[in-house]
Formats: sequence, C-alpha cells, structure tokens
Amino acid sequence: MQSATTQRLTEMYHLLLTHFGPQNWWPGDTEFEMMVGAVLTQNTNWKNVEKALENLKKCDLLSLEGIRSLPDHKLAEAIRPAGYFNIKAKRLKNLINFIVDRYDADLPLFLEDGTETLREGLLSVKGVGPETADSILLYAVGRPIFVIDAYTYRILRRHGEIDEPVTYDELQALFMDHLPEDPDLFNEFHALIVRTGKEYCRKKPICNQCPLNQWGRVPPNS
DNA sequence: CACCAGGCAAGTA
DNA sequence: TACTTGCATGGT
Repeated sequence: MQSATTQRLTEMYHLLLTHFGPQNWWPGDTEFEMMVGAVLTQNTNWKNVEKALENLKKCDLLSLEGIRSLPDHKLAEAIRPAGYFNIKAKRLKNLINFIVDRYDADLPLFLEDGTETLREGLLSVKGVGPETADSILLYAVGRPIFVIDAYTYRILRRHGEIDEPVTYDELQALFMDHLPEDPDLFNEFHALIVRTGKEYCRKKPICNQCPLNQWGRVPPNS
C-alpha cells in the first residue's frame, strides 16, 4: 500500500510524461559540459547559457584544463552572454579548484566518487548551492538525487501540495521520500517540471492548457 | 518601457 | 534567524 503522496506525485509524473514525452536531459555532450552549464544557468535563461558554452567550445576551452588555464577576465569575457559573468567566472574556477585539490585534477576520479560526503563537498565550493550541487550529482555523476528549482516551488504551491514556507531540503525530501531511488526517474521528472514551468507556469501563468489541470486542485489564480 | 530567466553569497537588523 | 541586495545579459 503506497502513500497518498506517492500516488499524487506518480500521477503528476505520468501526466507530464504523457503530455510532453521524454525530455532527454541534461542538454550537454559531456559530464564536464553539464557541470559548467549547471553553474552558468544560475538565475539565467538556458539560451544564454548555450551561447556561453558555444564560445568556450569554439576556442576548445570547454575542459577542466581549458578553463583552469584561462585567466579570470578571459573566462568572464567568454561566458558574457550568460550574465553575471564576473561572479560566474570565479564560481567556475572555484569548482575547478575543488576537483584539482580533492581529486588531483582528475575528472573521472571525481565522477566515480561514491562517498556520502560528495554533496557536502560540492556545497563547500563558493558559488555552488543546493540546486547546482544536486544538478551536478544527478545529471553528471548519476546519483539518485532530486533537483528542486523555482518552478518546483511554484507548481506545487499553485496546486496546493505545499504550504510555504518550505525549505529546499524539505521539498527535496517530499520527492525523495515518496518515489523510488531511480536516477532516470528523477532526471526525467525534474526536466518535465522545468518544461511545464517554462510553458505554463511562469510568473504570468498560462494555465488554460496546462497538462496539470487534470491533476486537480487547480486554483483559478495566484 | 518593465519584467523575467533551470541561484547564490554577503550584508543588515 | 529572517529579510534584502548585488550580480548582468538577452529575450518578450
């Protein structure tokens, strides 16, 4: 007998998957590109991130050693389209330094780290918060970690699933405690939530054709 | 013109 | 602990 929450989340997932189909996230050719993208997309439209990633790619700098060898101001210039370029250049360098210091600059060694303290290690990097850390853990490392973002709060609140205030960790636990520990499921579910948010649940909601209308408990406004 | 985007850290009370 | 502010480009 599964819990009511499990049923509710599972229903949400299947509604979204049926409506949108698989999203095939994370958009990126390599684990390293995913990690860089996770930092660059902080409070930033993904389209702008793609331009920044393309700038790095065309100069063959989208690698650990490529970014490591690049001066901060050069890195900032390359990622300019992603916004916050000065601070994000430092954040990328911080993340690179973390891998250099703790994993001897060996990216595969980092990706194979199976220890329980990996998340807190990532969180110790200045510029890597819970969403960025969890995106890296799920989409690059392949851990069964559920990623929470602004859309997740918005959608669940509009559908009456949560009362604010809810912390990141609490909302993450809501998903992780009630769904099987499956990286592929968490991957697809988060991607579908972002897709839904982008198309139907921005600050100016377009709720009319949202697939979650059938999910029930849809408030007319808010 | 205003508003927003797949956050985070640092400052203030 | 609980707010507030800076960071910045590009699209609607």
